[in-house]
Amino acid sequence: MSAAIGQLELIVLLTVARRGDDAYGLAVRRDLSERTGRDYSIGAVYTTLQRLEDKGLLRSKATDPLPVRGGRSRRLFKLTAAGARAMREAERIATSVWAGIPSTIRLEHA
Amino acid sequence: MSAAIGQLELIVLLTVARRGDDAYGLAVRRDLSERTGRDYSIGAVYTTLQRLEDKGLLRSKATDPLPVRGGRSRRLFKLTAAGARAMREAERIATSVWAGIPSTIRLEHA
DNA sequence: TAGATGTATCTATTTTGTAGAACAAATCGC
DNA sequence: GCGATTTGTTCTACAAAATAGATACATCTA
Repeated sequence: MSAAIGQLELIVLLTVARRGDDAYGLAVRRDLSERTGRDYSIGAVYTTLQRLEDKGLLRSKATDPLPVRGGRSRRLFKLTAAGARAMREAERIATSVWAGIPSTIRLEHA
Repeated sequence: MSAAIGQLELIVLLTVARRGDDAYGLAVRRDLSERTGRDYSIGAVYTTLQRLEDKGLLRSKATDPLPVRGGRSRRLFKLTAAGARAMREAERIATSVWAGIPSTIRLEHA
């Protein structure tokens, strides 16, 4: 069984997957904020991306600079086969742990 | 916005919620293994339960010792109102981050 | 009373999460 | 041309969560 990944690692992985061919640090960070409703620091995102690459779940390559203001080279990330497997595994676990939990949670007394 | 909880913290919280009135350390640990397909050490589970109580998401009380072999007192955990809110919040985020991710993940080339 | 069993606590370490300053490369406007 | 501005990444440090496993405890059984 492959090593489990962390919570932020998973969210970042999903975000990279969703962005497809346009997954680079700052864009991932923006998506993250939208989806989760909270802000992540620059550092949080980049270190996580780096860790995912170290684990072999992502790989990256640099793009050519763009002819626009601030258009420096981007580091584009992409899922590896292992990354896709990690996603499926995470999905399986998420489905399992949430199963049988009613959407509206009640307390008998509080 | 309340502080986010960790991955294992969430799974433990859900497990306690599901067990209702019979949520104590070792039982939670067994459920965890079944749901996730992996083993958690004793320490992993208890420290997580303790953290959740410290955060006010769970509360606990000791039972009387049971008249069975190994029947020492159990520590029963229960969701607090804050714990229930944390669950809902986690559910909202999980739904959001998984949205649009196809169940079958494909790689264009690998 | 020694061993088995089911339970909880304690201690230490590794892995993840988090922040933000520093650095880099491009355009814009004067 | 060159400083200001913009978009992007790297580096460094620290806090929080995850994890393991030894130890302690209470009860039955033989």
